[in-house]
Amino acid sequence: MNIGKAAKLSNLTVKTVRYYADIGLVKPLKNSNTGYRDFSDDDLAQLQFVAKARKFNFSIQECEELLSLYSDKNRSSKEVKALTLEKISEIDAKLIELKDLRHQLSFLAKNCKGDDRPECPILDALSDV
Amino acid sequence: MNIGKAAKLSNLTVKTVRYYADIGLVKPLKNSNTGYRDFSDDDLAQLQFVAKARKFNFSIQECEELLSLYSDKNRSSKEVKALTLEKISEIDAKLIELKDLRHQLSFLAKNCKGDDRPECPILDALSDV
DNA sequence: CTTTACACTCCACTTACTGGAGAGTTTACA
DNA sequence: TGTAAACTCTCCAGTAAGTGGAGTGTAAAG
Repeated sequence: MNIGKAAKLSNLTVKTVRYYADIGLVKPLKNSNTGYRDFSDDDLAQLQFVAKARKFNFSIQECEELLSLYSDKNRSSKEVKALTLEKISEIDAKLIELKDLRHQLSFLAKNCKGDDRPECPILDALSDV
Repeated sequence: MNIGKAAKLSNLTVKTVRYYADIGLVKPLKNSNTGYRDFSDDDLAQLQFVAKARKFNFSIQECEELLSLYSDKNRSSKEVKALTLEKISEIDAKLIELKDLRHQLSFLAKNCKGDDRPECPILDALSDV
């Protein structure tokens, strides 16, 4: 299939699919006459896999690792689980950080009158190092 | 003061401070003999301000806006509050997304034995589009 | 037969830095 | 006074993961 269809079926943009092909994440055949990429069902499956993994915050690098585990029939689920657990703890750290950030910002916003006068606890807090 | 001291006092790296100077976020004087940047106390205050605002997830662009509000004695706190509230709602959206992500990943991890056999619900889920 | 939709390559740009090469400057110590 | 370490400079390139656009070629529909 052409890139447009592959993109649609994997919920990616054409640009992104082309980019993935450029960096070798998927390897569609090329029509030597037209230069058009030809995506097989297997290529599509890989694109769909990557699209989902990216949504799960796996990096391209990790997607490559997952893809190779995925295509290796002898892969152990141990490695995949380890990668996933690592992702979870990264997310936990990010959550804590964001919650803290939100807390501080909302405290500042609450104490800011938001009128036309220059007193502003938000700026005061930012400049209070 | 030299860049090293300015960096230390603002908890930024020398590279980052130089970068901020390059993009005009701060404007230290330059010793025309040595080419060394000379940071005033005011420059330092700006760096500290930016360092903190960046921690609060304000982009460089927003830092510039904040800095100009900050240095403008006639600024209203209305604008600052609006920017802050916008940030909070961005953070909220991010929190929801991350929580959902974590939920899905931990469900997958829980159902993965993590042994040496190839069955792996994580990979199955990723390939199940 | 022409218009429209789709495809291609190549280059530049994005964010917010980071790393390194190669060179000059300042400071500390023997 | 010499020299070595520590600091500074500029410039170039790279990072992640694409996005945007120019200019051009191809395919399908009316």
